[in-house]
Amino acid sequence: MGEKRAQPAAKRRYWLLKTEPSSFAFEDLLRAPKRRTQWDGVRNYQARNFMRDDMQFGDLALIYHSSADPTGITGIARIVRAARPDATQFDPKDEHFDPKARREDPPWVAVEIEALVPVEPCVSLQARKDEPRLAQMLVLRRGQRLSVQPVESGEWQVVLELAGLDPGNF
DNA sequence: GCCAACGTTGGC
DNA sequence: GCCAACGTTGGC
Repeated sequence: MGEKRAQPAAKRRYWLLKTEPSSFAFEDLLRAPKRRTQWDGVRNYQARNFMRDDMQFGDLALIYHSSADPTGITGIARIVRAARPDATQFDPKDEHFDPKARREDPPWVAVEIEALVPVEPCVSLQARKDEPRLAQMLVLRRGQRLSVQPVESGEWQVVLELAGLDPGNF
């Protein structure tokens, strides 16, 4: 691939982004214009803080399908635009409308992501539970509901291995 | 559909 | 600031 590296691998961070495929699936991202979309509608402060403060252009993300059959990591995406105000917070017709959001100080942000490759078959929840090197992974913890989670680089390597992908390609 | 986990809300 | 009630998430 002749694409420029966004930043040195040492500075790049890894993320996990949850979505319910019934509302938006990785396949939808693959079919989107330029295979990109706004990752909007996040309405949790901790998740917001990760997006706003830590997510950078060039970071990589695992796309995770929750409430799905099967649940699991179904694709790899890249952050192609850092956080900016999430337009849906101002749209009364949008399900994520926030009547308290003020334009002069918007509380919610969105990033733009681009699909890289699908993970097929997906890396299932069970496969990750069976992998001792992922024992600390946030998404596997009981009751963990954060929709935007940081992923350690070691965990990233293991997940890509389980996916049959070469981490060096990213 | 159940229910445990956990974030948010609001009365005090 | 406490905390009970409530709503949402998400695996099962």
